[in-house]
Amino acid sequence: MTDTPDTAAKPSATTRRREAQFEALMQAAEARIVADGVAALKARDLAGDIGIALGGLYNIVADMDDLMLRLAQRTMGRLDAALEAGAATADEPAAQLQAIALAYYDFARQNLQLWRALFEMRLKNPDLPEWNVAAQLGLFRHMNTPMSGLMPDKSEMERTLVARTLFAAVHGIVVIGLEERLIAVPPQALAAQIRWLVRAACKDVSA
Amino acid sequence: MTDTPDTAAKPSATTRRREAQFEALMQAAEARIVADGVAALKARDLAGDIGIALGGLYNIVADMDDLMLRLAQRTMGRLDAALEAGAATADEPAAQLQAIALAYYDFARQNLQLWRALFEMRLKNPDLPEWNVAAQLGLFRHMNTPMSGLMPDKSEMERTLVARTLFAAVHGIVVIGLEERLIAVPPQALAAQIRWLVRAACKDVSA
DNA sequence: TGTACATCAGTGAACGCGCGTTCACTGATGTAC
DNA sequence: TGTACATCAGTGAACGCGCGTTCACTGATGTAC
Repeated sequence: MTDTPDTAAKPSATTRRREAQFEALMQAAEARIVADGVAALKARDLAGDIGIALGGLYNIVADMDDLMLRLAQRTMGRLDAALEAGAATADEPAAQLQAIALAYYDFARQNLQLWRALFEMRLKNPDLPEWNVAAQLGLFRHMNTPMSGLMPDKSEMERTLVARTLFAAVHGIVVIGLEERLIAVPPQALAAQIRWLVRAACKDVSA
Repeated sequence: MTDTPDTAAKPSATTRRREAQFEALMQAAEARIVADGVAALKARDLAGDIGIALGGLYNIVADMDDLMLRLAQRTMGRLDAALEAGAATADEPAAQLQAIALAYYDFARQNLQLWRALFEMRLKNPDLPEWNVAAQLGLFRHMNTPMSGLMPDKSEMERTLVARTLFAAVHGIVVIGLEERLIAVPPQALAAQIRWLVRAACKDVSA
């Protein structure tokens, strides 16, 4: 708990080893998810993947919940970066919102299983740690600037509500669009639909 | 396989008994889902609920997959009726689409766990029987008339695509809106958002 | 530099629980004569 | 109406599998003197 000031700068060999193991574990888990989906994540497989005994997993991570939450954190970090990059490609509010929506779609498509894992992971303990909730809510920040540009006269709360609705709508289109079991819509057509819906919503809200 | 023509009209006592058992099973299962969610559906509990031995379940239903698919079928039947009733409350295309969207939202809210079960059930055998797929696709039929009114010059395919997008968007808003773990939006505000989005989309598409 | 000791990462067999499905058996129901 | 027999719904113990987590033990690493 109390920090040891003189050793703070130089991470011990053990600490570095831990970090390397953690990183290896995360990468193995991501590979498993990409290959077979989050439901196929098994403690034994992961231990085997990184070359340690089953029990050793619990020195790296508290339990499977912890593991999945940390994976989610990484994925959200990448998603956040993707949205940020998307937002940077436009200045006009409506165009910016479209760019963010498309960035979301692209991210989901290119990281299909990792993205799905965000919603499909079933935790033993249902209540999320604050750092996870914070990361979720943090993703909305990219919409702040365009929303302010779009609805300058409205209250913060109203803007948040509309932003949420817009995100939820786009999310729905992406979810249904990437669902395998229904008829496939070509990605380009889906992107056009997303662009259309966001444009229509923006047009209406600023009118 | 071959039908016995003379007994077709009068269902035997055994058959009626079977149907009664099936009905009891369905109701017990629905009660369980309403109370604890679809993940809490257990063969033992259900057998106990309807007062039969565990093994007897498999005389009523092929397996748990079968049970869940039949439950889904019932729920979709009710949803279909709700959408139909919703569509009947308006004539103008845009208003009708709004009514359908709101009917969907109301249904989801009032049958929260059963509605969730449609999406959350995990089947052993991932490919759905045709009757289930047909029921899913059948739900879209309510949008046909208003979509034709809204986009009379467009192709059938284009109308289908837009209908899908619209449904997916509304579905997304409902999913996120009814999610417990994020900030709650009052139902009335959510309904207003749905109405707004559908209206905005309709306005744009017919312009 | 060397020795004794403490620490703790790492091991993997075993625990414990959950749960869908099967199957040999029973007893009630219905049919044939 | 009565008897022998076949059928099959219903039973519940047992099977089989999966899988997260624990824990007594080991051996390597690092520290104190």
